[in-house]
Amino acid sequence: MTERPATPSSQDNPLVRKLSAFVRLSPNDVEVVAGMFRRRRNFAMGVELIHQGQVGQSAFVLASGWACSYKLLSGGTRQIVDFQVPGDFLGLRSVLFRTSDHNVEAVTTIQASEVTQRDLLAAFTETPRLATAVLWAASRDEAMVVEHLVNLGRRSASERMAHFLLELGARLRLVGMGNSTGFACPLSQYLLADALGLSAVHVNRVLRELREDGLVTFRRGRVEFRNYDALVDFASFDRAYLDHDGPLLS
Amino acid sequence: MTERPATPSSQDNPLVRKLSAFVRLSPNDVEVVAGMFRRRRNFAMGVELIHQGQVGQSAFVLASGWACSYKLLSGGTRQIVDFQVPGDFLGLRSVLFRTSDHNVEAVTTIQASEVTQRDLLAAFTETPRLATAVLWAASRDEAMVVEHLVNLGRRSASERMAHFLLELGARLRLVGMGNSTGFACPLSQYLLADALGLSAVHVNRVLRELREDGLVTFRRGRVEFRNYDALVDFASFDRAYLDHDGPLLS
DNA sequence: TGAGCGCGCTGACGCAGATCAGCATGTTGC
DNA sequence: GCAACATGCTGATCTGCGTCAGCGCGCTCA
Repeated sequence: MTERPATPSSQDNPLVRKLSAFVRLSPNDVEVVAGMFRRRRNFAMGVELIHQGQVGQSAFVLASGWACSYKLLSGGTRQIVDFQVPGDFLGLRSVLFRTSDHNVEAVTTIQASEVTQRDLLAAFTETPRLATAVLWAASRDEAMVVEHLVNLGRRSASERMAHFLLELGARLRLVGMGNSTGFACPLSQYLLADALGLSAVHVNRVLRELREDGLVTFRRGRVEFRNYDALVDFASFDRAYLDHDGPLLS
Repeated sequence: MTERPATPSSQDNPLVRKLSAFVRLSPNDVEVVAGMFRRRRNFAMGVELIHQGQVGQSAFVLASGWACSYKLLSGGTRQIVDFQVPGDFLGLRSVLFRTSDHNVEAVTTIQASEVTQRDLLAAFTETPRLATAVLWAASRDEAMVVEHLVNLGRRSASERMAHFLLELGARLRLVGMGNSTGFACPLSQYLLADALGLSAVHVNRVLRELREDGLVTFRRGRVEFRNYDALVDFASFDRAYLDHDGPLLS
């Protein structure tokens, strides 16, 4: 079990690591990325970093803790689009669009580095490879949103939950925060409900079902995979999902 | 009613127009984009342009006709992620990832220009602003997928349908293929069902309901908005959605 | 001219998951 | 030491949408 936090060193930094998976970054590129990542700020649990409808928002790069992005609907309900873990961008679209189309909220206390629109666009013109790398990262995020869409559209509540927990596990493993036996998970059943398009009551029932079937348990902030293979099978989870072996652009 | 098709001229070309909404393209940039757009190919209705799981796929830029991107699930069902109309990319992610994570199929007979991975990455290094522009276009696509996610997660079947038809209308208006009274729509009720996470039977019932309530009709390949304002209200559709007034990066 | 088929359309019935209502625990603050 | 509250958990009931089964229309092709 290697659950180590992100470090500010430029060699081993979750964002650099993620981008390097796609483009081979020059030392200069790495320096620019690391620069964006250096100036950390702390945010308390529950703080809103990005506001739907607001103009001229910055983006952030998450250094530690969990966040979630969501959209509010008239009627007070919300749909959580995705959770973000260290190394992920927060609110990238709110920089590229004039006004933000979603909210981002800190789920735990978090550390994040602000990236202003100026910084980002300047970095793109100075180090063009970076734009390609960020395009890749954004496409990876989109691939996850698409997978969530399939989840909501075509899977039953328990398959949905199973798939979601497997996906989170896979993402956390990539940043060294979990392994195939499980991971620490600060999400409440209410958050799960908002993400999976279910009621909190039903989330509870589904978790019980998965537990009683010996597939996964989720208790006291920890997800434990009891029978990983059976769970993968049950959720029809693609093991290759999020795997990208080696840089495409070198 | 101005429903004109895309023309191959570089000044008035749906892709150039779309990208220009975000970055001010130099004449050289326009030339590169137009070059990607020149070599057209025809595809028959139902042809699969991109295959899930296949490696080294090209992308395409759609010049005329409609396409759809979808994911297949074990069990034979599918979830349509989005429909594409002229000016949209087909399978951009399948170029950025080594292996494609989705399918793209021609809904009507279509014209599309192939863009290979080499072409695209070369264009990015030669004309860096293009990478930023494409990042923006990809983010716009992601914003639509997010909206579809909200649709599936939190809206009832009839709100979902209403929102979907309004979104299609807005997109088509941007490329000059419809207006606020309606648009030509080649989608079958089966396609709608696969996109909206409903059964075809229920799609039919929902369309009847919307028709009887005097909101929209969808008959013989044509969507007619009967009461646009009421429909927008019913679907809680954001009128600013997909509006981006003027380039952000000049 | 009629078989075959894709697509739109409808009624009867069943079920997954929402809603409502309530209890149990642990944590925070006075 | 006990409110006040957030969160987990559970049973009873209701309902939106799926499933099944079937009809009608307009094609295309022999």
